[in-house]
Amino acid sequence: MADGPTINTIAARAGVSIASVSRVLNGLPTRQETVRKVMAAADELGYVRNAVARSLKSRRTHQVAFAMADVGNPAYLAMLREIQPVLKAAGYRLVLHSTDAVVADEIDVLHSLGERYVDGLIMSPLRVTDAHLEMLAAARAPVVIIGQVPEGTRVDNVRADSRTGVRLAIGHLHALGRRRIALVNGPLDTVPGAARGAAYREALEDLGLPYEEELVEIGDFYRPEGRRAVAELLARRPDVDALMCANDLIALGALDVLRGAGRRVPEDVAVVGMDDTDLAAASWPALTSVSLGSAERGRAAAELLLDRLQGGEREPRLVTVAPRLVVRASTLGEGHRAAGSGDRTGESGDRAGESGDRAEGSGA
Amino acid sequence: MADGPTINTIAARAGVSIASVSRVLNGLPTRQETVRKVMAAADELGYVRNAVARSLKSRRTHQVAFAMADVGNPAYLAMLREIQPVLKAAGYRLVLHSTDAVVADEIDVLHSLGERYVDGLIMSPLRVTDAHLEMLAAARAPVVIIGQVPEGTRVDNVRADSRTGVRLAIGHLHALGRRRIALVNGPLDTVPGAARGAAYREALEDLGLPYEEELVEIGDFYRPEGRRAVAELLARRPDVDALMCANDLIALGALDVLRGAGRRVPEDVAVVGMDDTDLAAASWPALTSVSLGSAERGRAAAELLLDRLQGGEREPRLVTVAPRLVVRASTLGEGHRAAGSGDRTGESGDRAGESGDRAEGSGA
DNA sequence: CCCCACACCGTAAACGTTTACAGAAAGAAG
DNA sequence: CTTCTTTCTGTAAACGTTTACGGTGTGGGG
Repeated sequence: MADGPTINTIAARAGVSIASVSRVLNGLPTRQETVRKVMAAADELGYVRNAVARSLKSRRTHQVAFAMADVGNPAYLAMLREIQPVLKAAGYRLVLHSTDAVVADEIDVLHSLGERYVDGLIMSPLRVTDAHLEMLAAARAPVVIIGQVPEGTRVDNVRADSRTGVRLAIGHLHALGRRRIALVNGPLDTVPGAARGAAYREALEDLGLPYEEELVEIGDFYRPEGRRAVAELLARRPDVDALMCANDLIALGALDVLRGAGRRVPEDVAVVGMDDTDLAAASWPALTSVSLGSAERGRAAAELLLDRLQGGEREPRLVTVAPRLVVRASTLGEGHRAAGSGDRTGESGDRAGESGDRAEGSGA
Repeated sequence: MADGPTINTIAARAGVSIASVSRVLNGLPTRQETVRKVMAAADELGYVRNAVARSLKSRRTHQVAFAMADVGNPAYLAMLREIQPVLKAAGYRLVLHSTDAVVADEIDVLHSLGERYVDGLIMSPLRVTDAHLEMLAAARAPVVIIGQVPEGTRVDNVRADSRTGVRLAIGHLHALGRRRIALVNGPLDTVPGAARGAAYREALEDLGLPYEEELVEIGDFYRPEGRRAVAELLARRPDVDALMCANDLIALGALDVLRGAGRRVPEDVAVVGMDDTDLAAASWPALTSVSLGSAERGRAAAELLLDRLQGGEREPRLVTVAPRLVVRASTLGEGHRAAGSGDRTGESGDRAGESGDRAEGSGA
């Protein structure tokens, strides 16, 4: 791993100046003979441009950062899957940050923008504090935020609409004749938890159904808590006929418990998840789930950022991605569907295929 | 986004030289008074070190690249989940490359090491060509390969052992009394496909079972093909009592078809998947799956690379990760397990929890 | 034969750091 | 008061590029 050749090495060997070498390598007009000599020297030496030096001079790194709360979270991964190819196609590298949902870490990432090791940042913060807003205002590179941001924040922004999403789901359940629709939610002090709680209430109201405290259970966003929450719900209100779960993992927990209690899904109880992760298509019965468009949000964010990088001093833009209800067996039931086609309806079925395991374990 | 302050700006304001500024910022011994002045100036100006310039001088970027075939692939994601925190803890940033399983792209990544935008690389190639080996030998930065590599290749290497993995699974099925064990494999010209096919044959032999062509079906590594393959198998050999699937997605396809055909799992047919992805714990019945230790391989690779970066000119090392059979309902059946505990046995159950969706859809 | 235009090329500065080296200041020892 | 040490600081070079600017050589027109 000896020191590689530089532009100087080439210049010496080709008998020209470093300026000429640079010009040839960048395709600027040069005499044929010089081009030939430089190219030959570069080839022989196995020269590769030093990206760091180049960035220092050009003030461009061709790197973009994506800061997510948790690398393991399927919703963020869906974004990542879309962001990556968009950036790659535009010639940018992707630097990944996992903030572990720690606010200080997110602030850190924003701060580190000043180090100029990236040209821009896509960030999906857990919640937006004043510190976030301060840093955003002072940010030394373009930032795109995925998620809700206070009105008037001057930043490119991509949003989901979980309010409408919950409405879609509740409307679907109502249309199926369900009337005792419970909500299994995550913590109310998280942005999604709060939004979904409120949306549930509104949706019931719109449909003329009463809001009953007893039909709401709060846990966290993971499967074991989902089991606990649903178990308590069932004990308290054995008459529920539908469960609106605040995400897919909770919904999987719900399926576990219902199965154990001998309730048929969806005949006795219909179940709806949220986020439409790969897990929804994998479960049995396959989960009806509200897609909040993680993939679309990721793509939109990447495109906004690229626009900003390439060009304009335009006004900050807001993109809102519409939710979509992906209906599967956990609400519609088997009677309506051919067996073995558990994931044919929703788009996520296809995605599960695309994202599949070609070559996994390739190191075996 | 005006030009930020540099070390020069600070020097001017504090009335000292840039050398002093640099010393203060790096904690080198300096007079108290000077430290105070520099710090004050830096604070007032909101100075942040330029990482690019620093890298140019120090020849260290504190970045490491991870090249995977496909960002969407759960097995690679499991690696990523482990690699990320290890690198972060050591102060490295992670640059992600998705090669889309294209050999040329992988070569490209190796080539780009010469650009020196990263200090090292972890790569999990689909298959290893001569071009790979050439580039590896000439690589201008430390590389760790996850996956099989020809004997004698001088590179740090982390491997799974899918051969033993298949053996474990077949042994398990045999112990349960299954005697007509089919293999649903992926393409034989992939490394994992070939390895698993051979291992299947050997395992049968060891157990004194005959190898029957009819019991082997080849498709790809995705769910729809899994369905097709299993359907043909069942038509050809209605008497199979166990399916060894080359990965979890194929196994999910198998579950679809068996369910449609009215075969009970595991009473009539036991099913085993491979890779132990999150999907295995999510499905119903939960999938018994052979873990090839994606997570462990990721962690090991990160640690090997860090070792290499920090220190030594030691010999290349080889780490082999042992496979592990994670038994769930698809082979052991419900009688043996409390309902609703579909993922309690295997470790991946816990993982599914940890990796769950806190804050997903946080942008709602 | 002289001059000019033009194409090409080399010199040097710049990007923002780190650091070797030597100089300045200040105190201790004689 | 000189000299030697010690401690601190400033100057300048270096990392590997890109690029403004001016210089050289060629050919054509007068």
